[in-house]
Amino acid sequence: MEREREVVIGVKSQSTLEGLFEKIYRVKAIFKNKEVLRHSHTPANLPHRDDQINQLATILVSALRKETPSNIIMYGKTGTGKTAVVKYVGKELEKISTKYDANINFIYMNCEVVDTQYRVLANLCNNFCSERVPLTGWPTDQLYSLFIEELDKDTKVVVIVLDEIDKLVKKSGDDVLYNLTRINNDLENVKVSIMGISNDLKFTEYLDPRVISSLGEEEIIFPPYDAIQLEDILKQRVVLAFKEGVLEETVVPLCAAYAAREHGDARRALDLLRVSGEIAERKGERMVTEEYVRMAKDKIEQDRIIEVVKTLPKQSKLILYSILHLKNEDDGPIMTGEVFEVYRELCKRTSLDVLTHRRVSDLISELDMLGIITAKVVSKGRYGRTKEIYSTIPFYRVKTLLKEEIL
DNA sequence: AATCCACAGGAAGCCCGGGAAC
DNA sequence: GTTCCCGGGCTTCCTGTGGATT
Repeated sequence: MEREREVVIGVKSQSTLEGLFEKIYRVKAIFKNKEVLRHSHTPANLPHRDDQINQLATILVSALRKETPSNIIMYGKTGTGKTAVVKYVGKELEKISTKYDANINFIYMNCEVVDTQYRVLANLCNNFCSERVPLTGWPTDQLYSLFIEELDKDTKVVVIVLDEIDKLVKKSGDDVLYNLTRINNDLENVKVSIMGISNDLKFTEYLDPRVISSLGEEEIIFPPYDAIQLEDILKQRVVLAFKEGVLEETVVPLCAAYAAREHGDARRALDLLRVSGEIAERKGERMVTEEYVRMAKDKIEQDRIIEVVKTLPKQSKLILYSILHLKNEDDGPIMTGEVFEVYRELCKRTSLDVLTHRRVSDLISELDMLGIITAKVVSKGRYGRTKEIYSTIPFYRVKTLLKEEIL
């Protein structure tokens, strides 16, 4: 953001007003089509995922024969192509279903948003029912009956995809899945198959054995991409995204290498590439060099943190500020008790309600999960057990941001 | 070996706002 | 309006614990 403004002002001061856009326009000699580097873009083919696509297709083909496909769980870390594969196969399946005169519905849901039993059902209802179901308010079993009733009206096969299913289970338990996997018992005309996508390889530990056995009829694993595979993915997009010859030779391998180090995340690799290009573009350069990739890496990380911090609830901001305040005072690890003391003082000064120790402890854990601090539980023997808190975030930027917002 | 610190973190339940139905 | 539901933030009460100290 800031950098953008600088460039614009810089150009303006050097040129007449007529030349303004012309000059900026001329500088944009790097991208051909930036959209293909975004996450929302589903490419026409998915390199190094043939096995998974075939497995999935083999399982889902029974839908064309109007049989119930097995339930599936798919495992793999972020950016390993799970969602892309599912969407791709789903699209193909729906496309071909008309040819075989099969009525197939493919429903995709992201459980990061749809994260309770109620919301899952409401979402499903809104897919099939004519009447709108409110986001909250109804008894859950009423929703379930409505869903069954509406769903069963005509003959079809329904594939329900629950993306980030581990989030759903961690938050609301496995009741939803238990009910969904047994839904076929309540249906006469419709065959339902559940497809779960999980980022967490061990998420079945949270499940009832009965749910595991019915949900995990088939399993598909998405291993992380290695650097070479990432390079292939990037190369495929580079052709579409960038103008010819604007990338230094080492740029793509470097992006791939950075992303491979972070558990082979293709999304991260694409981000790196896009942001490097953007930085070069803003600087008015004609070439994207290694240097810009490094800058992009820092920028992505910093922007992420700033964005997270900005959207934090007020109490969490106060706690984070307390942590940064303590970090300023001495370099050693910070403990929960100290944070609580500083936090209480700050509350008094800003006339905010003081939360309990218990709650503050939870909020600290939340900050840890968001990745803006690191909190490790350690035992100090006679002197108790506590969390040792470290922060690795850009100190001054965040602290001034918080200071503005709190005080 | 027993003690004991300074918390962690689970369980239950309260309160509130949003929303629907009556 | 009242009366249900749901979900989220929060409190209260509680049990658990690793290892320095006694």
